[in-house]
Amino acid sequence: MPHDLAKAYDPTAIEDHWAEYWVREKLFAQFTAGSDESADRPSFTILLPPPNVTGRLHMGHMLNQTEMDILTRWRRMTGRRALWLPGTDHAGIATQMMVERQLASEGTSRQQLGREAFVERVWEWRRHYGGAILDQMKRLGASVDWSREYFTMDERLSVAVREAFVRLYEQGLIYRGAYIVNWCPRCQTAISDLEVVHEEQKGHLWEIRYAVLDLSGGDSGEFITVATTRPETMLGDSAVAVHPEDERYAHLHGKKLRLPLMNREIPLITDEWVSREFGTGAVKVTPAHDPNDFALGERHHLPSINVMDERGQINAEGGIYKGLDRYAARKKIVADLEEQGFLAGIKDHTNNVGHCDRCKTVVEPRLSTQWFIAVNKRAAGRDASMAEMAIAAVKPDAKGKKAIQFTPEMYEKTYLGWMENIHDWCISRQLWWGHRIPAWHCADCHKITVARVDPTVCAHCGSAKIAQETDVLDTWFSSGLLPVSVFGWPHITPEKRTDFDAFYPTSLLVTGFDILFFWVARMIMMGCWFSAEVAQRDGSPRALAESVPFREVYIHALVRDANREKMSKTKGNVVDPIEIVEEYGTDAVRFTLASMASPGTDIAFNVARTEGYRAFANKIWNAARFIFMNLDRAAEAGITVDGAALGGMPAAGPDAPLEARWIVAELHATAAKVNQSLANYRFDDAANTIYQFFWGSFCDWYLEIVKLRLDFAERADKKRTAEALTTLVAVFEAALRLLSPFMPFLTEELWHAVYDGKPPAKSIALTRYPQADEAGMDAAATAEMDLIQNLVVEVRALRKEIGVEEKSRAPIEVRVQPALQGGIEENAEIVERLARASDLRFVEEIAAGLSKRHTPAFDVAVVYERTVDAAAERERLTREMAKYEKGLAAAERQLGNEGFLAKAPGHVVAGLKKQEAETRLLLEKARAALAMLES
RNA sequence: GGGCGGCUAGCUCAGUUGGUUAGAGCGCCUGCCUUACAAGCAGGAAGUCGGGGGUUCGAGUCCCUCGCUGCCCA
Repeated sequence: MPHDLAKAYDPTAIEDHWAEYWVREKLFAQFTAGSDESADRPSFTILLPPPNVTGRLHMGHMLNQTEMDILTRWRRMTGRRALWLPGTDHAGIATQMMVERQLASEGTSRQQLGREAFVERVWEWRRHYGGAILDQMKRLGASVDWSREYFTMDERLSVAVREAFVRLYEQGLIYRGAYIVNWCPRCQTAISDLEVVHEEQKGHLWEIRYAVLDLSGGDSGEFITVATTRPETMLGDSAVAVHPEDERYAHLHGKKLRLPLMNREIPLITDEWVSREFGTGAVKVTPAHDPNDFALGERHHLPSINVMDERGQINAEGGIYKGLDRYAARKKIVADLEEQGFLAGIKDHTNNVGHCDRCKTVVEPRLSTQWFIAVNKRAAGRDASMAEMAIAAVKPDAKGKKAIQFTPEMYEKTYLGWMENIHDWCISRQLWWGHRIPAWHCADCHKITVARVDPTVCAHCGSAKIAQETDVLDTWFSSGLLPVSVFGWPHITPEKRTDFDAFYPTSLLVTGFDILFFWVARMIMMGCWFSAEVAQRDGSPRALAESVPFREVYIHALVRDANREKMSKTKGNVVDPIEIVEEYGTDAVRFTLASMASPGTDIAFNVARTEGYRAFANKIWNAARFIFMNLDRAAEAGITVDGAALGGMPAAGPDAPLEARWIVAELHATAAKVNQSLANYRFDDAANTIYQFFWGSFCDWYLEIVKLRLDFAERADKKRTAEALTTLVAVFEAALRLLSPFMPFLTEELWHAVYDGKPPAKSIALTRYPQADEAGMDAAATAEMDLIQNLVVEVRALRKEIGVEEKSRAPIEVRVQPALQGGIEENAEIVERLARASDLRFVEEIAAGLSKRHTPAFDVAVVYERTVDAAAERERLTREMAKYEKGLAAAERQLGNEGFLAKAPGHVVAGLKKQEAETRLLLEKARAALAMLES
């Protein structure tokens, strides 16, 4: 028998092996070609939010993946056709930066290499390093379908990106124009609002005096003072604005001003947008360098004067400041203003400064020509815009049903708030790495040709002098399409639609709240938009409920360090999951994350917890050793366990011993609770319930009791022994399945060992998840066992209190309600073994002089030459009495309340009465015991 | 400035639609190498549920208010 487990649990000895096995055996692949009966089973589809190809696995990923894996394994075991799709995101800016840094260390640059060579270089980088996270996932045992791994720049996904772009362009939803965008002068590209991180910074508010001109254009001698945090942008001012009702400036309406340093004449305009309270109530207007000013400029038809180039240096429009970096220019301009008497003051000011999420450079709002998606526009033939669809998908419909359900629900509000205020989406990036925009500019007619196939001539004038747009698409454009593109969109034809029909909409998206607006929002917009154009299998149009990219969104919290601090490289408190995994095992880390993952609460990751769950794994390991040891002994005695008894939900007949009926009932109750908890994303409840069952019930009680039944002696009743052994193994096997989604490695190892090398499936992951049934519940066994447990616990406490040595046995006297005596009598040997009682006597009255314990059901005493600590005993009794008195007073107060008796439900009143009576009795007994002690 | 969370045992967190005297893990204290497990076993101590007010027969749970704290958006 190969039941030779090592003495202690060692995760390193088993995990690599199974991780490799799962991948090699393709256990989690879902093939659709020439599909079998399984195609009709309901599916559970989940898309991995694609990690950044430059990334390494961090705790956030591990939490995210642990949750997805638990759910996927669980759904798979409940019979769903489970598909978890892995992949990576090409991450335009991050990846380009990575390779640029590499080039810099080699003394070259992307400009020197040229676009084509650079892109080839990035591909090379990706081939070398791009699989890091997915390799780590393999090691962690994620039950994904590796045969379907995607990369957002793959050929087939690039086809989808191009089709989506062309279609949106044809629908009039993509346009090109000059607007203010967030510009990173280091990355030299536009970035999205979401890629800008705001940080409070101490800065200044400079007050600058602009000369007011008289009607003839000469100085009137009067000045108007404006306040600004970015004085260098004054070079591009095209007006000064005040509030129309601001009396301080009423007399200046219609006047012209002279811009200092530049000596340009600019108008004073009035606009209600101006805040009278901020600064001096007069603001400079720089349409090319501020989004609010840009809007103001549009309203008042002001020129937009761009004074900076893409590197953040002053350009030719900036006169003598040309060539200066923005901060050097700021310094010089302030100095010049002061020297020329235009500086009215400098005040300290704290403002929120936007930084590039990638490189931390201060972002410059900059006017530039970009491509946008009109997310609020309704295309011809559509009754809703992209944003409107994305809102409708989340809001309850007329019947109160939501096409997409958020958990925790509060994120629905956050999402809707954002989506309802969404601006057009800037999709162009001035990068080389990414999907190049399929638009060609004509040098002759200056029109744009957008096409599915690379054109050779201009579609408008036929000129051959066309050149492709140099910008690439925002990475989110392609990842937003993933839910449709991974299943074959746009090529959904009657012959090629199996995947799409089987797996779209996906069931769930699991992600962190920090990317609610990145993935969740964009996938919803694009998923809804494009899938709506794909008819259902039966040819009927696709309603919104079937257009959404996923039916549910589960948002998890942040993993923080043990002190609740956010993990960050600069703080140096980053916990590397792989290091922890190597020390404690994947299963223990997974269990830690799961047991702390209660929705909406951040996880303070503490290795002390992980240590505890490694102990849990060790506990199960040793329980297995115990079981295998007995199986071996049984085999020697000619007793075997029928394999047919395993694999389902264990049952125990009415004649089975108490502990068997009880543990089976506990297993059923546990299964019910765990299934329920998982359905509600209560990973913490599910994990804690299993922990409690395995350790608290199975090991602490059942295993100890079952030792009584495992008698392999010649004279023993072999049938009884075989039955006990069968229940033991069956319950253990089922419990392993229950635990499997949480601790896949440990359970896989032990499950194979249970079947002794002849398992009924290739993996425990392919077996059925335990489900509770009515027959399994046994209230009588539960109540009886509860009584036995209470009795044992009271005796143990008493023994300790009166100083009985651990090893020695002592008789006990029990006074019990007649109705309960039979239950204890039948199970006397359990009590004797667990409470180390040499003899269990039922008495009318406990002998005088013995220390007693009282419960509502029984009184118990240990017969022993007590070495009692009278003072300690007095203290304990006094404390106990105080507790009873307090409880009694509360109960009496309530029961004396007319309102309570009249209005509270009957069972509450009855319960309280019963409790009151019990407490009164216990109080009297404690009082008597104290009196005895004093005498 | 607008919005959303959190505050329960030393620590980290549970606590379902209000219902009997509030739970878990870790940590702590005491005693045990009891032949699966010292990564273990047994026993034990520990909370005026952030403050105040209100609704109710009854509030950790609902409402108001204040305080502290975290996050998102501008």
